[in-house]
Amino acid sequence: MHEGSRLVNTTADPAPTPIRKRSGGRKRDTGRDDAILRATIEIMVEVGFESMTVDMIAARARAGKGAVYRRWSSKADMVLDAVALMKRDLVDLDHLPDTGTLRGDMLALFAARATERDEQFTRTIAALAAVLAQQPGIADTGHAALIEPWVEANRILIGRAVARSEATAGADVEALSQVIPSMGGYRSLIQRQPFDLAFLTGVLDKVLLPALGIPDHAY
Amino acid sequence: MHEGSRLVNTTADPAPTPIRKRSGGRKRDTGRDDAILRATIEIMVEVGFESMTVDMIAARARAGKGAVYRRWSSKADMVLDAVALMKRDLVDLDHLPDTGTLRGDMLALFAARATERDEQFTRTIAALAAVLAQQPGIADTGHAALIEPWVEANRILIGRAVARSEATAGADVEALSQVIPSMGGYRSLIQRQPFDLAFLTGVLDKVLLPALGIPDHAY
Amino acid sequence: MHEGSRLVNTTADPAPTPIRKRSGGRKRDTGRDDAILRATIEIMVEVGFESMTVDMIAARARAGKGAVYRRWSSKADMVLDAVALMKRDLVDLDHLPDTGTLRGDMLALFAARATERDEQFTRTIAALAAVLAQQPGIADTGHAALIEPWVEANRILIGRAVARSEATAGADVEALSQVIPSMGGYRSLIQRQPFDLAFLTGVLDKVLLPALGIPDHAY
Amino acid sequence: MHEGSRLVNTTADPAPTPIRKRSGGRKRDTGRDDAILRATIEIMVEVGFESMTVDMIAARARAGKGAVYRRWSSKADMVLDAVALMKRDLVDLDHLPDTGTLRGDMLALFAARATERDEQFTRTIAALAAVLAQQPGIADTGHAALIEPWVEANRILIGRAVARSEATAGADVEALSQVIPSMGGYRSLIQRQPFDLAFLTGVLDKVLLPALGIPDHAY
DNA sequence: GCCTAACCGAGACGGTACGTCCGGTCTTTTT
DNA sequence: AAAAAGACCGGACGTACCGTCTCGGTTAGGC
Repeated sequence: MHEGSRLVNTTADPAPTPIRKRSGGRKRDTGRDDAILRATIEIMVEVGFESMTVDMIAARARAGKGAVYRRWSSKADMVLDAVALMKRDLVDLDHLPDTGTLRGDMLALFAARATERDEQFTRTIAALAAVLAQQPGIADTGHAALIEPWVEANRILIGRAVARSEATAGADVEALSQVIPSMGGYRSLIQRQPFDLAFLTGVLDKVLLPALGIPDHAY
Repeated sequence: MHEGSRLVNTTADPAPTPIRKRSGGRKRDTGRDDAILRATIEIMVEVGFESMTVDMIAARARAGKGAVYRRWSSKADMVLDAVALMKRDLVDLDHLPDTGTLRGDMLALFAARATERDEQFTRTIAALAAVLAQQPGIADTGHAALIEPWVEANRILIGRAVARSEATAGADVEALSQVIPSMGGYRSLIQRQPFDLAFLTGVLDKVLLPALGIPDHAY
Repeated sequence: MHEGSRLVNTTADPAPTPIRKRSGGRKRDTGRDDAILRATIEIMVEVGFESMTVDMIAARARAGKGAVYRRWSSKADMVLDAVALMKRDLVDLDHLPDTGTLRGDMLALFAARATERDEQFTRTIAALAAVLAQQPGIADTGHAALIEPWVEANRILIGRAVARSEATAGADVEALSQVIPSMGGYRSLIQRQPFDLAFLTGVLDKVLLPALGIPDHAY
Repeated sequence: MHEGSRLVNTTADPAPTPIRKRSGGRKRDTGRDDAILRATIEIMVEVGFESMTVDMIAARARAGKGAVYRRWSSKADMVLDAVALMKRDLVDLDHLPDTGTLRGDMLALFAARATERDEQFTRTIAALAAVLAQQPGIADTGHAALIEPWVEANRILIGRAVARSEATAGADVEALSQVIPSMGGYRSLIQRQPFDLAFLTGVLDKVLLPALGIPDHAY
């Protein structure tokens, strides 16, 4: 991995000392990081991962390829950070909804995600899948960047439901937290249909809540 | 799509009179189709979709590039048919297990899939994901080829369980049939962990069977 | 060399026994030979040797590639015979002009060559040069086919001039016979200017006749 | 024609301000031009124009195909410049021989051309002929590059002979300057025999000098 | 009149070169 | 020293074409 993948390296280099070789010289323009990543997202959404070229990104960001590769060591690397940049407003773990029922919480979590971004989200997931398919070694990174926060939110919400005895005591919180992301990925990537409210309701009422032993007369 | 993608075009050209250019000329050697697709699978499993080159495929199949591109218009196109060729022995819808319980059926279905093919299966799914990511237009094709038969098998087995009153009457057979493939995809592609018996058992006992209202003392 | 190159193989296989394997079988359609060679000339004149493909020839001649390659073993081979077919009406050694003076003979020889064919002739020479450049081994053949008859005509005409004491006794008939073809090739191929009457007159009056010791007051 | 064919474009763009895109960017490495052309010559001499591939050239020059095609748009284009590079030491117009007689000058000019390069020269002419045959539009370029300097040398030497009254006053210097190159081309390309001293002497004594009215007792 | 081998047009085949494109690196000039 | 610009190597892509082979069908002899 390259030094630049800061956004997703949540575990690495807490020491901020980047081994400055000398001291003099022009400072790296941090504004370029953002410009490049945003160009990456835009183009990836427009043409997809495979058709996107590094030259396109550099041109869109009005950057040279040198500036790009000084920050990320490969196209895949850039996409990972771009994806991480995107997800930051998808789920806010510090302000999860708390409506009193798991069903209410889940619907509120969904509503918080801006609807107009769905198309973008789907294409981003597809790009991420492409990266994962060709760079298995960075799977953890991609996973951490995009999907894990969502799973973590589910983990918390389901955990609460178990804690307040809304759900069965012996529920496998870990496995069940993955149900909605998994089925959402299947719907988006394989079936190519929208991850909308109707779909979410179906999964909730027919799969997740029953599996948690929450009877349907409860809602 | 190219004319050659016959394996997955289950819906297309039932009309047997396809313009009839002349009639003359050497016939397409259908043996080459197979040789090329098998070479594609072999190499894709060995080196992955991205590192696989069309020249490798042609060389392995002892074919010229002309013969390859006469059949499929791109690498992605070839992989789709290769995947379709592969799946044919993954699930045999005409000989589904029938053990008397849904849990038994599901485990038997899993066992029927040769264990040594798991790695191949995972890599193939990853290749398929890469293709889908770059060719959204052909998603249906890929879906039909690889995942749908598996979902269909689940649909049948779960339907039987409902029919014999093993499962809740109001179960959403459609949604529930997708649970195992979806979570399997999540585990293989995102988590990069094996889809093994332990995982399957977990999903069955903690998600699918509870969601169907089948109590755990039943097994 | 292939069996089919009959037109130019003036020296080869006097034995007519072509090793008939059996005896039966359909006779080769000699009309196809001609159609193919004429198509070859047409296309070569239209697009040049390099841009001409064997498929073009076959299509133009309404022939299959099999029929083509049954007769000639390569594109170069075909061009040689096509060229030979062409030259047959360029110079008729049995009916050379005889005007009484070498100058008159030469001009008459030129006039006998249809003017409208000059462009074709030039392109043919260019094609022949291309063949020679890539197939040095067949140089003799090409030489014999196209240029040698012309040189031979000059040899006869100059020989007569020497015999009737119009020209110097010690003249090198061989070398001088090559002067006009050589300089014509230079003009056509290198200078890309027409081999026309003005040019011929210049070469005759300024090079060939002076070299033969024929004074200019003689014409 | 491509921008890169500088060696032979003696007439083009004397204006040194060719639009000036920006100024930035890495400079063309002129060393690569030379390396590629030299590789072209080497390989062309070794295997001939037709058998030479662009990949061979790139590999020999340790260049990428991008660098090659950035400079020349086709194989034919490259050969033209390679030929132009070659000819520069064939004839040195600034140091022509001056022996007092045309015959002596011509023999000295021949001797100045290193004998060991003859084979190379012949193959180069053949390659050039192949290029000309397929790219008539660039004939002038090829002509200027390789043949014209030789004709020019003859023009000067014959001009001197006329000036000092060695040759007939009314001699057509232009036409006669082409005699030796023309007949040399005929001998090399059509007859496939060596352009050696014996041949040159023959042409000189039997064609050129007689045509100039220089009697044979003069040498 | 029938058999059969060789022909025919059409076009697929293996192989190979072409010219284009792009990833990741390096160089030049400017800031 | 970092910036934009863009040339560099390497190598895959998809196209085109050569010379061979196969297909179904036709056309002569020889019987």
